[in-house]
Amino acid sequence: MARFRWPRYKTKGVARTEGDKLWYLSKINLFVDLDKATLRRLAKVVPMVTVPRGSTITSPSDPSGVLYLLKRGRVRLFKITPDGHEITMAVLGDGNVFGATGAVGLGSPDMYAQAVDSCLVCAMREEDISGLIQKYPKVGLRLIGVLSQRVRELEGLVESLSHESVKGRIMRLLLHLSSDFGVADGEYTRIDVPLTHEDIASMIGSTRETVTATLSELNNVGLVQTGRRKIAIQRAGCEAQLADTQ
DNA sequence: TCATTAAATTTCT
DNA sequence: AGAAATTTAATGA
Repeated sequence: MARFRWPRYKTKGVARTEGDKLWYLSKINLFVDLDKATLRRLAKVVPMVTVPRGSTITSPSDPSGVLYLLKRGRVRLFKITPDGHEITMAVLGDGNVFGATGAVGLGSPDMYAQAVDSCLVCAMREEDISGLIQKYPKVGLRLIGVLSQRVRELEGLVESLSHESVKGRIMRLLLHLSSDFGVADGEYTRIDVPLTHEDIASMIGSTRETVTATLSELNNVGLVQTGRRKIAIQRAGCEAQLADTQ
């Protein structure tokens, strides 16, 4: 898939006007406490681009120290193991942040970030963020909020991976994804992220075939509905199932 | 229970 | 048609 280069896009994909950019910046959760004038100043120095679906936003070869702010879209964070296997660490949605492995930010330098769909992304240098935090402590608190959430998710994942069956891990993953990206649809919640069985396997430490088999098993008992790159989950049912098979 | 291997089949572009 | 995604089946740890 085409490699996306930051921040070389000049003409294509940039926010159309400064006004647009201002509006988008104000919608970034991190910045909701900032006043208009500060936002305007930020808009001048913060590049913002639309990233085409499937392209890589950062890879380990990129210089670290850049914090990316995801305004709109889905981003998948993953690592590649020595034997060439991808491990998906997280799928992020609107308002989340990634990159930067120093004082702020979460994750390690050997991480890849790939746009799952067309994304709108801002990039800020780490030193700019820390400057901003010193001046506006509320920005720091927002950032802590975002990062804390991520830590909680990862803790849950570790726990799940270490003692649950594949079926349990899949249900837990789907519950988690549906609370982030779910769209209510009758008694089911559609997960609004195009995921292959391979993707799911890489998130729960299993294999494509096992995921296929488990999903169709869950499909048969009505706990999920599956289609090509489409999954809907019956949340209540899965929660109940996870609760009593402990 | 689940990874692995192999192969067939379906669905997308 | 060709590629990608999904499914099925057999085997062994």
